[in-house]
Amino acid sequence: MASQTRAGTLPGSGVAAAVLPAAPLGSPPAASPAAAKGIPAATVARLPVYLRALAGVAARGVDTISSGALAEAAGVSSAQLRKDLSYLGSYGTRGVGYDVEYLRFQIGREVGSAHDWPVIIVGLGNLGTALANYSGFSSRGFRVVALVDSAPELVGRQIHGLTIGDIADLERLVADSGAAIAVIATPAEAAQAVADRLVECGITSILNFAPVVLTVDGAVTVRKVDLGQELQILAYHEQRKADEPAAGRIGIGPAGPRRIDREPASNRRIVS
Amino acid sequence: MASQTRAGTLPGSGVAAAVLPAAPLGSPPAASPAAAKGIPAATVARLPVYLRALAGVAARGVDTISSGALAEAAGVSSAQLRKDLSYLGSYGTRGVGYDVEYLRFQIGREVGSAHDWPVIIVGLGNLGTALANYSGFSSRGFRVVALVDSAPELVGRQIHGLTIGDIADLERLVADSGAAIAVIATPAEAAQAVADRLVECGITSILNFAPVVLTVDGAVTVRKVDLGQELQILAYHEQRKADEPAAGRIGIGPAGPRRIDREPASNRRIVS
DNA sequence: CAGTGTGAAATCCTTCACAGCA
DNA sequence: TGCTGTGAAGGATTTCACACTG
Repeated sequence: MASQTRAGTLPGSGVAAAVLPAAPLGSPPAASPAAAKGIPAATVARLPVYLRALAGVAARGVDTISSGALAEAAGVSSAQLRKDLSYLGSYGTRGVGYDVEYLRFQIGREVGSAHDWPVIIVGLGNLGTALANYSGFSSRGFRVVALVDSAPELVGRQIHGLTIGDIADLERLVADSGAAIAVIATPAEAAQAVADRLVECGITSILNFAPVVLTVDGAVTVRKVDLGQELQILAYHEQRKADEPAAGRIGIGPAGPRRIDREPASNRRIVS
Repeated sequence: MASQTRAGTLPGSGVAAAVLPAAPLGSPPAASPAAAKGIPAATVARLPVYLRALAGVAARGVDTISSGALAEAAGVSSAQLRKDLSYLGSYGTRGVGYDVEYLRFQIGREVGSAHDWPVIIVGLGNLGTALANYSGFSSRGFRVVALVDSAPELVGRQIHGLTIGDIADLERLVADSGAAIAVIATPAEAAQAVADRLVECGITSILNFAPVVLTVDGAVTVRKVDLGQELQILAYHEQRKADEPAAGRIGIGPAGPRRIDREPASNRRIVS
């Protein structure tokens, strides 16, 4: 058995995702906004970053921006930004830059911000509750439409205007809400069972916060966010810093302020 | 087959990391666990996954495991698992497999699980509070030792046995707690200022939940987790599924319920 | 000119395939 | 015999560098 999507891991990340078939063989005709063809997974992962950066500059009244400036705001190199955008189409103007609003619209369309995505959250412990209250979702086109938990003391409670439903009614709630995306914030033990039921009733995308590797049908996209894992990765780097006190950059070479203006998804190797 | 891969983010992903500058020329052999030399970032990101998988099988009483079995539990291919472990050293036994406890110890040492890492959390809104209560940290060698917020109504409150301190005392709290790792869960506007102060008083690793790109000194490691971003990446894939009939893979018939709502397939383009 | 768009080179990562050992 | 460890092949991503255009 191995036709499942599982989780690769992103360089430098505790986040994993199942992605679309590369392209070999007969890639199915993709229909989509602009160039739906083969946008690299790495690029897709950065589009939301660009959107956020654009929202930021737009808020400051900027209406045209160069790849260099936008790249800095997004924390990537300008070459990477241009390459990424080139997969979507040619939305810039040579010698000038990009029209902020137009680019926002184009990237937003590609990512699906145009839609209003209904989301269901399963598991309302501390994390699930925080997510239910999180305002960052609505501003990006997501709407939490249903909350589900199995604990009797939670069922019936109200969070952010929504009543927590009983896990027993999961199927009905999913159907009624029309959600296609689900967030799993249950304990590890319950996650797989919940995922199975969600997939059964039509959910095709899952954001999993439970510390387990979910096994699902290949057509379902799963992304995982593991908080403990993120800290462990930091700890790895932290440990590495324990030694190597030298190599002080202060005073040596270019006195320039060594800032990090790019944070590539993946990274260079960690050097001794 | 679901091509499983990684997703940038790394940042994919919605996660990104800034790491140390490249090789400082004549760097002396770093004194570190095993092979501290050049472990690929992608491998480092998976080590926590292996640790978790090992904890799982250990709990079930397994004391020896093959790369194939462990790989399945971790959601990666056996080749990748072996390659990853080969960066740490040769801890397996040919023809047999890996001793679970021994491997746990070795990976744990590499990741730094041996240490007891003090962590400070800044920003105790819904998310910060959830993190403060999160039990997954302690089980992995992390200990939340200080909580800080700027809201008067929060300062002084107790969470999980800790009293929330005033942001004004940040420097003192960091020094007293001895934390080297910080978690930022403040609103986007406050994040950069908080990061600057944290770096100023010696924090060298930051896990950032605020939806902004932090600019820090190159010696500081930053990882970002952006919940809205994760959902947007899912939305991208979701949008792609709108068309395309399910090219089901698993032999079993397409018992899968077809969802129909949203997106009346716009254009259709045949691609290479 | 300034700044985009993009082949091509350089890197990084994953998968293969198999030699070699317990 | 079974499974690890690893060079080498194959992909994917990032970086370069520059032709091209408003």
